[in-house]
Amino acid sequence: MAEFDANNNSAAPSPAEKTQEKYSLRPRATLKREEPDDDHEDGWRPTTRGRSAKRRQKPKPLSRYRRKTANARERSRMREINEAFEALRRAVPHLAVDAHNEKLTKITTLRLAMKYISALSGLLSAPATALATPSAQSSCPAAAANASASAGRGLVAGATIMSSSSPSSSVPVDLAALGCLSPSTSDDVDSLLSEYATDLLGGAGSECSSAASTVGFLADHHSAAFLRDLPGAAAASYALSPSSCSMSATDVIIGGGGVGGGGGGGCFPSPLQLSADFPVDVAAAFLPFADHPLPPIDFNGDPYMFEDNFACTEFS
DNA sequence: TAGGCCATCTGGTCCT
DNA sequence: AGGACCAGATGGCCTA
Repeated sequence: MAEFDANNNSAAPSPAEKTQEKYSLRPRATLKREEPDDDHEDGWRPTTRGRSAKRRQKPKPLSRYRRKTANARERSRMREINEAFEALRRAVPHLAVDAHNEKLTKITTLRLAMKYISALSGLLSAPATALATPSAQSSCPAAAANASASAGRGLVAGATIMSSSSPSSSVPVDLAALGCLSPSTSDDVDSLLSEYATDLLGGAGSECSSAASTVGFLADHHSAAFLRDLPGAAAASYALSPSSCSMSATDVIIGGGGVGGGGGGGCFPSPLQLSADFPVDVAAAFLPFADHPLPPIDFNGDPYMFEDNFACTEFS
């Protein structure tokens, strides 16, 4: 099925066009100012767009009043854009890193949003209960692995990354589900987490490096064991939301700081490149996957994306 | 100190 | 004519 391309984004531009349109999101008929005009040594040249090629006069600079009002409008416009970015930051699931007053950059936010939309699209294209069925689990090694691990221990095996800094506005993203439904399906929890870390954090920017290294380390080394061995009580005390942070990443990783009785204590070696106070509070990060199939998602007029056992996030 | 990110100013272009 | 949008330039702030 041919997809509607309102912005003509799919047309392959020539290399020259690529250069010219590097920062342009819409076709502009006037992106042909590559060479300064001899008549205008300051680089300005009149456009030839229109019915005649008659050259226009170089526009006079705005009056001081109009320049000021234009600047004010521009500031207002940029403020709106930034507010939209802020809303997007809250909506996109990520390992919050603002314990150091860090926040996702704009480009990171956009990249995460793209990934998130892609993941949600995958979820929408799959039956809501598919992952809970034995057949689905057999076709989804990660889900099956999680389910079996949970069944055997009554533990949590599905990792959930929360969005936003507020637990009440979290959007859980079941990593196992994403792994099963994304194009790059993983075969086990380790690779699943690794993929997530790479896709959502690792490639997103240095500001996420702490979070990425956390998840990446878990993925690269002991995450599966960690997930399987994590006592339910301890799991419940973890959250990926810093606002309810109760311990540092180091505490989580090495099992210190009174992690619900020290579940998984000493599981991980210390060569983590983590600051001692990096908050990795993982409450609800590990939910009983097998017992909680993905909640149905209905975007038709429903501002709430997830319900049931999960907190809701309203997208305004 | 270099590089990344950002806000702001500014001028050009497009649209109403 | 004036507002919206865009992109280049610039300087400040922060971090590695």
